[in-house]
Amino acid sequence: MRKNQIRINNERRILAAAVKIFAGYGYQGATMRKIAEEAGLPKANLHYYFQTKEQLYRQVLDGIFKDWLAAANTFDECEEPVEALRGYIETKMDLSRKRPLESRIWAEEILRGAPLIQDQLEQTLAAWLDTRVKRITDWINTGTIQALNPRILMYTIWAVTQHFADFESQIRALNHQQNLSDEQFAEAKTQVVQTILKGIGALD
Amino acid sequence: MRKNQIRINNERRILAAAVKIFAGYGYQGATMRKIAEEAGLPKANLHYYFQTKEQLYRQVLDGIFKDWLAAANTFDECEEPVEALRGYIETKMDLSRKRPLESRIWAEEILRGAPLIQDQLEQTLAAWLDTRVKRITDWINTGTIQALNPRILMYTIWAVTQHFADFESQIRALNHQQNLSDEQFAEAKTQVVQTILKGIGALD
DNA sequence: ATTAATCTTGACCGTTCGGTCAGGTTTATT
DNA sequence: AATAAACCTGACCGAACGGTCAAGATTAAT
Repeated sequence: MRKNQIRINNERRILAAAVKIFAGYGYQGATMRKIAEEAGLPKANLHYYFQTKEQLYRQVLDGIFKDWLAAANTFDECEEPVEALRGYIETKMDLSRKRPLESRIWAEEILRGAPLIQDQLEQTLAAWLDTRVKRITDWINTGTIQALNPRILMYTIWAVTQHFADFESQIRALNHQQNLSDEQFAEAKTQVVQTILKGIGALD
Repeated sequence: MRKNQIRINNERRILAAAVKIFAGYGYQGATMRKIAEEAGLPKANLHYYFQTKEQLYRQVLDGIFKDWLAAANTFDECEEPVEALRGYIETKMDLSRKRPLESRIWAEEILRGAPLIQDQLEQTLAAWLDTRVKRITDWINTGTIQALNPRILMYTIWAVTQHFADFESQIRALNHQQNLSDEQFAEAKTQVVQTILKGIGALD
């Protein structure tokens, strides 16, 4: 039972507008009026496709979570820790570069105590993390990397990679009011990979 | 010309309540009514001491910025990179542990594009960062640490240390719905210090 | 061609927001 | 004791919020 093309198009337009507005103003600061203007539709039309603001926001979060998990599979593509972690860190950095809005919506939701996604964190994300923790533990047991707490390693990777999206405005203010150029970002990516891999004894 | 004790007490009460509410709900989500309830004062009384919500918020941000810069001076207390960086990272970690609310208010302000503190970022923080960049550059030139981009190193330190405050609810969801215990946090602190210092070639 | 289903929209509603203010109370000054 | 300054607060205001709805327009199905 495929949806009508009109519905598909309008839902996409509204969701795209919602991402921009939620990222720019936060959940409370975003208004249905602003989203409607961004989408070029009357406000009442938004409520035809998404009954409430919260439902619209939930769908935005769902989309972000799916993208996030899809990208996270990079972690499993390599056997060796150096290449697995390098690939994962680089993928997360690329995601911060190309989709900073989504990262900021996620960050704000966590900042507010994750009122709407606690279940997903405790179920899906926790399970995802557990299997990766096991992989890292194997690497430690075989002496490929030094002993450390795998969870803290993952928090470190998330923190640094997402920082370039979430704190973009701070970085810009400290970079002569200019966003990082492609060259600067590439340098950051390389240095972040090097620092973490070397920091856990996977290089040298 | 010292302020009356009544004013001192009430301003302190209101600011403390404002920190809690702004951290918990964000600038837009926080209401003067909630802050007034938290402070145990009538709403109209808040407007007697702070004319507008924005002025109250600005004073909260000012307080955070001052604490932040004060703690940052740890960086200058040691000549050697290992001890200077270790002290700074540990101080920032302790700040995240003891004052997570302030960290979250700061994070949300940056997330929203730093509309109210852009000047402070571009002036005060940029100047603070420049002098530390020079110190790190000296360390590189004397071969004490390996060649790297000092700014990216500072971003890395900020990202990781503040993550434990800003993403506390995510970490809790991944830690069996329990906040990190003192022991767990101490372990995180040690590992973060080790990873970064080793990652930049200042250890081993 | 007719009917049914879907889509569109301006106008409207109750609620809550930040902020104001007049008038009373308390504290400080002389 | 009297005056001034500072402090307190219930009641109120216009604006903006999320959401509703009836009635019309468009598209799909037969």
